[in-house]
Amino acid sequence: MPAEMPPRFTPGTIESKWYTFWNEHDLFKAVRDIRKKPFTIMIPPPNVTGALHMGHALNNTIQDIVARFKRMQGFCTLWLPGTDHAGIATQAVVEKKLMKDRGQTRNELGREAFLKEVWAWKEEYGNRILNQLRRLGASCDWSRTRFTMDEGLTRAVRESFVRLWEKGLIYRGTRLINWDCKLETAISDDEIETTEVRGQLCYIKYPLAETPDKFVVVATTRPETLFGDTAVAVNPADERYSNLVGKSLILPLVGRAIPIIGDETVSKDFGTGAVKVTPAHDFSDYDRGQRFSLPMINVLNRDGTLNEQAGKYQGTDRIKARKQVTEELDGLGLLDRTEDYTHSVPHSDRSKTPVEPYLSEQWFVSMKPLAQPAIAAVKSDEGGKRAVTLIPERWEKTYLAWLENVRDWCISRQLWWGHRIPVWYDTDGNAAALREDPAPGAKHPKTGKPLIRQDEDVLDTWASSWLWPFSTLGWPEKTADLDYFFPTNFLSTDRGIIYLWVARMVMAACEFMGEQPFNTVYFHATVLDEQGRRMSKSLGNGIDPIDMFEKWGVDAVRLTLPLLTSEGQDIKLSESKFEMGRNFCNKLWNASRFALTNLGDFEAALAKLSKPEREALAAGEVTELEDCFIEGRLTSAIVDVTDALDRYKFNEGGQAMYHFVWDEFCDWYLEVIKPRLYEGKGGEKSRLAAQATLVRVLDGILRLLHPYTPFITEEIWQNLRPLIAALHGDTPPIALAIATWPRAIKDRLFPRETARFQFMQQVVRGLRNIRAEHQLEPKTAVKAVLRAPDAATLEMLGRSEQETIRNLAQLAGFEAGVGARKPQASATVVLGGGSELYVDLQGLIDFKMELLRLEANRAKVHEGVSKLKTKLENLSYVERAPKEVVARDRERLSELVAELQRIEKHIEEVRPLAK
RNA sequence: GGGCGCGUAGCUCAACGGUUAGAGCAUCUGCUUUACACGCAGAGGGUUGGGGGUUCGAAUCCCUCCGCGCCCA
Repeated sequence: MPAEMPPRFTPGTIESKWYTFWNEHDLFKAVRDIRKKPFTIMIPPPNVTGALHMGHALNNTIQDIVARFKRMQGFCTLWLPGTDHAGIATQAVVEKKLMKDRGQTRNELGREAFLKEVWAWKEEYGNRILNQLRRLGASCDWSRTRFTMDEGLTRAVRESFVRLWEKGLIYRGTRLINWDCKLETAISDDEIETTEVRGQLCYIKYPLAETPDKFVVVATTRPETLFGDTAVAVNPADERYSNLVGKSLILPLVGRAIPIIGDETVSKDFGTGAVKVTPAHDFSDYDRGQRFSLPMINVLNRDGTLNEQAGKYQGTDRIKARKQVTEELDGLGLLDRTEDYTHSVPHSDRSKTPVEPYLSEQWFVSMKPLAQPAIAAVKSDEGGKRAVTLIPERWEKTYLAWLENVRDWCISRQLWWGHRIPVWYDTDGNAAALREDPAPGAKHPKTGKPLIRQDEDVLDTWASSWLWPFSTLGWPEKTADLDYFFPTNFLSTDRGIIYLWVARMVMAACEFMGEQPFNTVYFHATVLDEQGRRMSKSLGNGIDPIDMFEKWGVDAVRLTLPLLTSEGQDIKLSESKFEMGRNFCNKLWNASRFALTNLGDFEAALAKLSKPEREALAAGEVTELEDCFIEGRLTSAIVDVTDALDRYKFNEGGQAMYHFVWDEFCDWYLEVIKPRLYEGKGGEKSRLAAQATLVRVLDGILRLLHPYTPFITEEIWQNLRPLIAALHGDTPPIALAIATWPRAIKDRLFPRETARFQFMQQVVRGLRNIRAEHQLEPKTAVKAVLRAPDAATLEMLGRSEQETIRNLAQLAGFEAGVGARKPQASATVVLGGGSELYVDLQGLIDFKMELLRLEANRAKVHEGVSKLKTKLENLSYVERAPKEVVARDRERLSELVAELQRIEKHIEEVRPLAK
């Protein structure tokens, strides 16, 4: 085995090897089992056009950690993967390709043929991100992969639409919506990116109707929308204008009279304090228009050119018209001035063009009735229980605030790629929503008139993804999967889609399933660049996870990311951070290499044992101190990691393992047992006990780490597997991925042995400190003496431990005794509990250094003493603080005082030597 | 304008009312010790953004100021 293990861990080949193995054995397939509890995670479906970025890498690592943890704990674990059809994005990609390859537009191709092209594209390229997730090690049940345009999910969308229609929650209306002028469709909030743009603030003079030589000056960044102005608003409390409220202005270039209205929401500080009101082209003006019953005048065509309302500008693109209008106003003397002005402009993510608030006829869902149950679901009942728990909790506020002020949802999109709205119109234009496509000649169910055409539009992609937690399980059919796996348990997602997706899923589940879609929602950290900026394509500051996989190994990336996250805080990531994970993997690799190298004869040795002897070893019967210690620490690690993962504290679990493996298992246990393995110290039995402990503890480590670093742990575990089998006399599972999660057994904490071991560590560290501070070369032979205050303390160190101390501190001799004699010229360490350590350094060192060392020590202890004294002299502290706390401090103080006295004594003894 | 979060070692972050505030990286000093230099051993480094308050006790709770970020309008 060791021959196959190079001294450096090389992740490349083992990753695909084990991923293939797990899948070939269907280990991630969730097979319903009524004897098991289900645990379900629905992947947040990435866009089918998408590629894995760091946010995905973190999010899916988290989900995989949970999935693997729960699977090992014996839950029937389903992690269901899939993608969404990303209406706009996908259509845009395919349109672009069509233009490039064949110079055709989708209109030239026609709807049906175009959709064929999109499907072909999806078949060819749509699996990229799912394959990248496989690379990450995602333990998804790929046999259940879903796509929002699948037949089943399409049926779900249709059913949900018709149900809402039947309840009267779907309506068509003319409203202000976000419009992409290039793609000519309504778009959702998440498809909008606000970017800072350098523009101009135009100050335009609007003449007063009564006295046209007087003006009100309004400031605007969009002068071209002036044709749609139906008022000018001022703050009624603004003395500059209050006397003008109610009067009329003449709209420049148009000549129409518009009123001056007083509205408290107008900011006195912006521009001149007077603002033009264009209800059909601005969201706040729209609201203002509603409140003041102003007419709405749409001045734009679908493609972003001005319409007939703009007179001679009809047909001119709005951006061009902006300049021309400004110039014309200037010519007329109606342009007061312009200022350079940087402001945020919403841009379409897809077309990169400015988004226009646009008045158009769209389909909407009434959200208020759906919001109520979704609000109730996250609020706790009297018992403090809640149907849906958000982690971190503070997002509840955001979630609730949105739902409490929810606006109706524009669900129609003027696209081809997506779920076509299942509404048909009769000859009079009456609409009907239908579960099934009408047969030729079918009649409108209410009017009885023939249905002649289907609505042209498709639904917003979110109208399918809000059903994801149950449509993926077969809804609206009453499937066994749905019955068993729903409601789901855990959702990990980006907080950026808390409204768009999370809240809507809760609404949908409450409406259609009658219960919440998931119990826990975990909002993962946002991955930022080194400078704390969002990673984005346009900035080019992204770190490609695939590159990182190649450079550091998947396990290193998977371990590092959760280690960097603390709950709810964002991560500033740089490439070099992965070094931590890489180094840890290498450490684990080498510890295992060491173990396996020294276990070559283990099976043969076991074979010679009687059954009870072997069983005792397998059960973890330990006698030597270090074996007890490491078993006890393992037990603690089991408790800590399990607890951390139960609470979704991924960094705590990772941290606990990092510390246990590196600082306890490698730095101490492995070092301490070397003589037992190499030199046969303690004899054959002791060697075998060390080997058995090694197997047991390494096995435990691999299990506990598996959710974080599945590949390296599987690789090592497979090497260890025959030894585990031999030790336990049974057949372990075929893979670590389905091995059982370790259980902590209380009486295997070994607190007394652990304390003894820690005492020994204290001694070794003290001796090493002396060596290092006096820069003694390793080959310099020194002798050390431990003076114990009493027999009980002395007994903490057995003969074997004394030998270990000799070894680890590289001593030529070590003796310990109650009241042992201090050598004449020695360096000293005063330990807690009354013990003292002496290293005979006659002629070896400069005792001035030792004096300084002791004095530094004294200063430290002295500081502790005075702090504690002050504290304990404070009467109210002694009276009011809990007794245990005070008692602990008292004890600590007397301890420190004793220590201080002893250090002082040693200082006096060293002083004559320090010349 | 409203809401939320952050400010702790040179850097990135822990610690969430109770020992002398901890890690990783970086720094310094040793070390070819037969698992690992992606390593081993040791060390230095902090007025916890400023000010005020509550408390026996504050990095932690409250107020305020300064700086930074995100979300909503």
